[in-house]
This record gives sequence, structure tokens and C-alpha cells, in this order.
Amino acid sequence: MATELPKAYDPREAQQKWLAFWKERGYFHSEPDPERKPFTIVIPPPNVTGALHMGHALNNTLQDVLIRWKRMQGFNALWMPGTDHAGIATQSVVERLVFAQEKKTRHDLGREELVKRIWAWKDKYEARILGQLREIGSSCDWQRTRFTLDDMCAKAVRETFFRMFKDGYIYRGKRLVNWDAHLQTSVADDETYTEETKGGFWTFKYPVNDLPDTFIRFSTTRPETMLGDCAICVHPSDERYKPLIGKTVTIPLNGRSIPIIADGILADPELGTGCVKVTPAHDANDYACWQRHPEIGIINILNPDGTLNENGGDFKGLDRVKARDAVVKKMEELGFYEGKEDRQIPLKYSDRSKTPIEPYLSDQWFVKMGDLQASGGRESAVGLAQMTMDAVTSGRVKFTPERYARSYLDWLAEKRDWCISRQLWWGHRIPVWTVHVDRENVTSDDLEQEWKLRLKRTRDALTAFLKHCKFSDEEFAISETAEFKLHVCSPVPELGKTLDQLSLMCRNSRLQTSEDSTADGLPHLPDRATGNYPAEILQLVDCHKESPIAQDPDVLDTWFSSALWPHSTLGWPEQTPELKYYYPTSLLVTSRDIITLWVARMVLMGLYNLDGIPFHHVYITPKVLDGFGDTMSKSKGNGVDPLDIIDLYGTDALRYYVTSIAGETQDSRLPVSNVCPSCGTLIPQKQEHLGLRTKKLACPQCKTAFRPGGPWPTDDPELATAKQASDRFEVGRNFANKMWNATRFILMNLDGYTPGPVNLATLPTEDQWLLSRLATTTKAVTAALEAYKFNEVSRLLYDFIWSEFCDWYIEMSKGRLKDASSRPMAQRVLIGVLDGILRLVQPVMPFVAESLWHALNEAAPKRGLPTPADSTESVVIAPWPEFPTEWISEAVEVRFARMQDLVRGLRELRNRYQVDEKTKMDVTVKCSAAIAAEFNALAAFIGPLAGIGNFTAGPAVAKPRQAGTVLRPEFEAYLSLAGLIDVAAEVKRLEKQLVDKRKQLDGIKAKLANEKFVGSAPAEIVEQQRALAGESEQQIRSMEENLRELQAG
RNA sequence: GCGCGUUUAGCUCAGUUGGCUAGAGUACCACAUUGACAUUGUGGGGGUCACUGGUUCAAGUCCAGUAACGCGCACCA
Repeated sequence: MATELPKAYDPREAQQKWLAFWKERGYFHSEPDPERKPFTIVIPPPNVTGALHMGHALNNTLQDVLIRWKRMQGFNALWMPGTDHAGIATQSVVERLVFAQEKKTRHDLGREELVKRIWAWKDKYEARILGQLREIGSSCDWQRTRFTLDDMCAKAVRETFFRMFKDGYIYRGKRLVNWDAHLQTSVADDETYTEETKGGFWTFKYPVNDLPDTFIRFSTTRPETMLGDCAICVHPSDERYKPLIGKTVTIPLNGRSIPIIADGILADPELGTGCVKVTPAHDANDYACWQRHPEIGIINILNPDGTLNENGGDFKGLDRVKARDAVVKKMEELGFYEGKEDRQIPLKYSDRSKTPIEPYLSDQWFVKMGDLQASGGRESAVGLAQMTMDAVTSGRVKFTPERYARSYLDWLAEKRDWCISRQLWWGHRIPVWTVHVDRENVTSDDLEQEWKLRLKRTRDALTAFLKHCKFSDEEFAISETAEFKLHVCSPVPELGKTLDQLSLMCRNSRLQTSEDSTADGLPHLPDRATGNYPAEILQLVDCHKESPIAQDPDVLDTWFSSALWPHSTLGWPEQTPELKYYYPTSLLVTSRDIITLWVARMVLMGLYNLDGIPFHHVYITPKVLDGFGDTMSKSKGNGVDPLDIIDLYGTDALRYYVTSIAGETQDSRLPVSNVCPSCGTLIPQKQEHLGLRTKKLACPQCKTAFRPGGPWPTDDPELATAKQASDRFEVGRNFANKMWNATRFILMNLDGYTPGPVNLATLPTEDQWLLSRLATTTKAVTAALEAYKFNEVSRLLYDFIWSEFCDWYIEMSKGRLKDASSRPMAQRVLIGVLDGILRLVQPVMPFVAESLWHALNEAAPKRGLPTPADSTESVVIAPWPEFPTEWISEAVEVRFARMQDLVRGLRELRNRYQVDEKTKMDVTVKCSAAIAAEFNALAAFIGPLAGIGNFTAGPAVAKPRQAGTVLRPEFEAYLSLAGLIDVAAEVKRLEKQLVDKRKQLDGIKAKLANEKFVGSAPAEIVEQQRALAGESEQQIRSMEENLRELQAG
């Protein structure tokens, strides 16, 4: 006799127990094994900044469902976990923390110290995030955990950058960045906010050259930028200005002449005067205009501190705000001022310094996305963007749902170059060292010629130096820019250090080993006197006293390293066994908002580095929205913490929920309640509780104050924060408990169980029905998983297990288990089906499945259908079920459904007349002999299931009709309910039903009378309608007869 | 402004290539209570499938338009 299970499933205990067990057994670890097929997923690495939220829970659960399923199917399943360093987000979090605690900025700390602090912070939060991932049951290969900034990834990053640099895909360019003049740093878009600010809208005029008394009028919110104007722009089809296109105007402030150009994108004839000034260096749209019309030039008028530079002329040195007033005043004096309007203007602010952002022109690194013009080392002239698009259009990479391929293709089609440098300290430092070419003492008349010569000389000297230090041509590449700089790129860390050493020597103006250099960990170089350096090198050192060689201070865009994730984590550029075996990976599961930022770039990098796609399939998940239809986000304060949910309902419930909403990427709302921390009352969340606006709520039940649940930044010692709850998770919790108790019931009735084969043909109808349903369900679940229809998976499991197995089969088995002759077979079927159920459930609800699997192992280690076998020690490694297709029998299912119909009809009557269990209803069924045989075969169950007494079925019915009739096309059931019926009510009900039925029949008749319908509808549909009409007519006749008898009394 | 999506029961959602009386869960109502399970069982009520038009023998489903909402991308001198 097996030990009895507790009455209810305890998720907490199961979670703890099985997490430890799985870890100990190492089920999730994968090694390359040529004998087996791999199935690989790399995790979308969560940022180390935050805690996991509902979105992570969804995304990772779905990945886990697939990985667990494939593992059971016999694939060598690898799920590679890891985290992302998330440059901007992480750095700013830590910077903020440091400032809050120590009132120090990053400049106070210095680069090295700040990076050290971020690493410490990362270690702490990475551990927390990975811990949370484990808690939701993720079956990742934890031994292979990677981080986008670890050595393995760094190597891949340097190598990729180097190859692209050499091939000419990476170039130096200009870009407008958000400049924080107060902190003197560039700021990412997400670190800015826009606020309506009181500002001005000034109108000025510029005189048109060669046309006396002709002016062109325009308006601006930033008059000081007039000093940097490079053109005036009108719409090409604007009749007012057509004659002026091609003329020039003079900026009265400095006398500079600028052209009037036509640009349909920038100028809008409907807005303002229809003319717009173009200041490419200080406005993003004007900058884009300049790219279309490079001949107008670009003039930067700002210093990094926000004051005007030498291009400001008379206004040089003034702060931009003061310059604005001065410029307006000057224009007024000169008579070109036309007026000012006060306006609310949306102005971008820096999140950190709360000062206005200046668009500021700066040097950045770019990856060229368009087609290469025969330059570059690569044969193919097809650009990176095109190549990346082709991978999807050719079908090598497939999106599910398919429509998302469109966002991917549309974005890539723009072929916009990718700016990969970021002015941050946290990230992969760009492996480029810049050497300024000496520009002093130019004597030649031909400046260009002279500089070309110097560039070449410097380049030769550098090459000679690096070769002298025993670096090969394959280890570095040198490019030059128009600004007389050379860029040395190398993936080899030693080479970088050697360049640092060279730089140090330049600064010290001597070529010899210095003590401090070895202290810095730089390589040892022989000194100047004995080193046998070629003359160029000595010269190089001598000219770089002022502008020494330095590594680029910037780091790479986080997405650059994320883009390598599928292959860098497998060891690329080394040809590791892992890379050969697992690449390309099978599947990527991610959310739609990073299709462009991440998915496209992974495909790009995979194709570029390995000439192969990174994954075959991309599944885009739906999103969990808040109860009001908004996406959850930190700033909105409407997030739900999955740990609250796990705590209240268990991990299986959480996983069941996210699975049940994941279908054709239809987003789903999740209304939540606050759980009163003192009495546990649920208080529904209202919109005004969001955005951290409501700081305090009072429980309507116990009147205690608390803080509504949500992602509050800090703990509040005064006020307890409510946990969040939602009845949506009760479904999964109850489902787990249902399976628990079904198993509990089976284990309690296992006395005398002997494993043995079952022969379908000899099994009673109900067993044949159950096995047919099991085989059908298994097939459908497998198909649904293959199509990523997770919601269908959970629905199929729920319906089969709860409605069919528990509500019908287990109920029917109760009688059989009492009978010694039918008992053994019922046990085999119960156990065999339960075994299959637990396997089917494992991917979605692994904890409860494992608990029950172990309980079953104890009681019945040998089990299974159709032939029993020794069970595996864990359901995690059990084979995915597959049952003979012959088990699926429509005839059996139809027969069983008829019995269910009868039982349901009888139950309905019993309920309607409130017949209690003690009052026995006698039932007579009139039907064909065949159906009578069916009913009689199941007669033993019909009584108990429907709560009736005597049951007879047969074609001949002698009994008079009585009220309480179950009408079905194939049978009629009459109940003896003498004295219980309210005749008047029953008459009324029947009359209403008759009206409806007749209406329906009229509809069908009309349809059948329609020649077009009979002529053009498929034969089976017409046949169906005829059959339906027949059934309806028969039912109407019976109902009429019944009604007459009732009325007769 | 462009693109994508959504609109079906009080709530959250299913609904295959058009075809039987539009489904589930939950909430609600009634009944049941030592039974594997109250995290339960049985039954019931509840829908103008956003709106307008079109195609068709037949439209929740296809087409066009309208409205509301959401998302992404642009733009806002």
C-alpha cells in the first residue's frame, strides 16, 4: 500500500525539492553528441539592471516548455542562459546610486573605479536574476551561463569589429547626439524626457542677394543657431518661393551667404512662413537635410560646455542662452527682426542634470549597412542589410507569426547605417587606437600633397613598429580619416597594450622601458638605444609628444555584443565542438519590440561571421498588459512581480497562466488586486493606483493602511507594501490540485495492482473511449507545440484531464474498482493514462508533474500503455508519449458522447425539479436496438452518474409518456416524476422551446428550398441540413406529443 | 502621418480553408456536502460577434469604409 498523499498540493515544497533534485541529477546539462540531434535555444539575455517581471516570466516559460518537450522527444536539448551588460541602463543605475550615496559623479570616481563598482553591482544582480530564472523552473544548462561582457564574448566582439574594420564595413562618421552641456556628456534617448516649456517663437528675415528689397521670412525657436545656418529651405512645389530657389541670402549677423534650397522632406508649406532655416550641426532634421544636400556645408557653433565657439563670431564665448538674447537684440538693431510669439515648446531635457539637451555634432563609429561599392575586402557587393533581408525572404529564417517578418524587412530596407559607439565606460571598449598625424611646420606649398605624405609616413612607421614587436599583418589593420588621423584596429589584447606602451613612451618622449609602464602591466620593450628601432619609429615617437596615441575612449553599443550572442556563447571565433554541434541554433523566442534592434542584427552577424543564420525559427511572444490595456513598464509602475504570484499560487500556476494566453500573439490583459498585508483582503487595482501615484491605501475590510503593490523603488519601513494577486492564476493552481487529487485517488485504490498489457479490443467502451481521447489529445498537443500554439496546449490538457479523465472516467471507475473482476484492468488503465498525462503536463507544469511521477514510481514502478515498462526516475527525462493511431475511434467517441448526452439531460431534469438523491427517478429510454445496446453496456454507470434509480433502454416503450423528457434525435428518455412536476411551468417551458425549434426548422426549410443553395453548396453541407431538418421535425413531433399529454394532465 | 494589431458574455480570451443552435475559463444564480479534490461536484441564466456597406446560396470569419483602443516608426521650424 502506497503512502497516502496529503490532501492538497503544496507548490512551495515541490519547488524546493525538485529544483534541488534536477540540479543534482544534471538533467539540464548538454554536451555535444554526434549520435543525437541537438535542439538549441539561446536565452534572450535579461539586463543585469532589473529584476524579472511578468514579461520575462512569459518569455522564459515558453522557452522552457519547448526545451522540456524536445528533451523528452529525445533531442539533445541545450538552453543556454546568460545576462546582458546593458550599457546605458546599468551604468546610469550605478552612477545614480553612487551619487545618492556619496554625492560623487563618475568623473570624481574615474573610469577604472566606476567600472569596478559596476562589476560589483552586476555580480549581485546577476545572481539574483539567475536565481529568479531558476525559480520559474527554467531548465537551462547553468554550467554554460554566459555574460555579454565576459572574456569569451569580448573575444568575439574584438574579432568581429576587427574583421568589419578590415573589410571596410566600419567607418568613422558624424552624428548628432543628445548633449548634456552641464555634465558634458552625451545622453541616450531613453535618458531624456520631453517637457512642455515656456519658450519663444521668433520670426526673422534674411535679405536675398541680388534682389533689392526682397527678403525671406522664417521662424525659429532657437535664434542663436542662426549663426550656424547653412541654408534656407523651401518646399520644391511652393509657388511663393519657386523663383528664389538657387538664389542666396545673407545672414546679417555675420555677413555669410547661404543658398536657398528646395527639400520636400524638411520644408512644409503649411507651417509658418513655409521657409525653414537649416542648421545641420544643431538639429536632427536639418542634419538629415544636410545629408541629402551636402553642398550646403555644416557649421558647429558650440563648445562642449554650451558656450559659442569661434564660429559664433562676435558672440564667441557667450553661453547659448545669453547668446540667444544677444542674437535677437542684434537682429532687431539691424532691422531684420519681425516679432516674437510666446509659446509652449516641447523641449528635451537630460534625465540626470535636468538641463536642456543640445543636439551636438560628434564623431562616431558606424557599420555600413548599404551595398559596398567594390571597395572593402569582401567579394560580394551585396551589403549587410540586403544579406540580412535575404535570409528571411529566402525562408531560411522563419518568423512565427509570419507578419513580424515585415517589421524586420521594412526596417532593414532603409539600410540606415548603425552607429555602434557609445560615450560610456561600461561596455566593450572599442579596439581602435588613434594616431594623430603631425600637422606642425608644414613648409610645402602643396598642403594636400604634404599631408598625404605625412599620413603615409606615419602609417609606415606604425606598421614597422608593430612588426618590430612581432605582430603579423593578420593581427592589425590601419585606416585613415579626413581629419588626419590614423586608426589602428586589432583584436589582439597584447597589441593594444603595446600601443599603450608606445603611447606612454610618446608622452615621455623617449623610447625605452619605463618603470611605471611595467607597473601598469604593459609589455616590456627594449629601450631606445639598444632596441634597434627603425628610424621611422623614433621619428614617430618624437612627433607625438603633444597628441599621443590613445585608445578610443568609447565603448560599443550593447547590441553589438548581443548580436553575436548565438555564436559568441558557443566559443566563436574558436572552432569549438560546441559551435560545430549546436550552431545554428533551433529557435529564438523573443518579444516584438526588439525584432530590429536584436533579431535582425543577430542574423546579420551570424551571416557575416559564420556565413550561416543564427537560428531557424523566430517565435514572437504576446505581451502581458495591465488590467487597462497598457503595456507593463517600470515608468508606468504597472508591473506585476512574478515572485508575488509564485508565492501566492505556485510556479505551476504561473506557468499555466502564461502558457494559456500565448497564442497567435494576441496580447492579454491581466487585472490584478492588492492583497491587504494585514488581513489578506483583495482590493482590485484601479487606474489611479498606477504610476506610483497612490502612496497609501486603506483596506476596506480591516481599515489598515498599506502601499499598493508594484515596483516601488525602495522599501518603506512605515508602510507595508501589498503583494499583487489575480484570480487568473487560480485556474492553474486549481488545475495542479485537481491532478494531485486524481493521483491521490488512484493511489488509494491501487491494492492488488499488477502491471500487464491491455488489449484494446477486449476493453469495455469507457476504456476504449478514454484511450481514444488520450491518443487524440496527445497528437493534438504535439501538433500545437510544433505550431507554437501554447494556449491550445494548455486548453487541450485542461479539457482532457479535468473534464474527461476526472469528471467522467474516474467517476465511472469508482464502481469498477469495487468489483474484484473488473478491478485489475481499471487499475492498469487508470495508471497508464495518468502516466501519459504526467508526461504531457511536464513541459508546462513540471513541479506538480514531478511530484506525482515520483509518487507513482513508488506505487507502480512498472506501468504504461499498451504494454507496461519500467518507469524513468524523473518525468523530466521520460519519453514524450505517443499512442497508436488505431486507438482513435470516432465510433466509440460518438457512442460515448450519446451516453454523456443522456446523463446530462437527466441531470438537468433532476436539477430543475430539485430531486434529491434519495428520491429515485425511474428512466425509460426509447431508441433503436443498436443504441439500446450501447446504453445497456453503460447502464451500470448511467444510474450513479445521473443520480437515478431504475434504468431501462429499448426500442419498445409501453409506458405512458410523463413529464420530464430528455429529447435527442436518436433517443427519448422518459422519467417518472409523479407528483413532483409543476405542470404549468413545464408547459410554458416546452412551448417556448417549441417556438424556437420551429423557427429553426423554418430556417432550414427555407435554405433547402433555395435552389442556389442546393445547387452550389457542397453536397455534404446540403446533406447535413437535410439530416438536421429531419431531426428537428422528429423532435418537434415528440415535443408536441409531450405537450399534449402534459396539458391533458 | 505611415505601418502592424485589436474590438465576440460583466471580466479575460478561443473561434482553422466562409457551413449544424457562436465556445471556454471566471464572475453571477440555484442545488449538493464525511465520498480523491470546497483549490469540489451538478445544473442554469447571460452575446445585435464595434459600426456601415459590399461579395456569397451562406459572413464572427472574406473585401471596402468608419470609430475607438494598443504597439512600432517617423514628425512636431
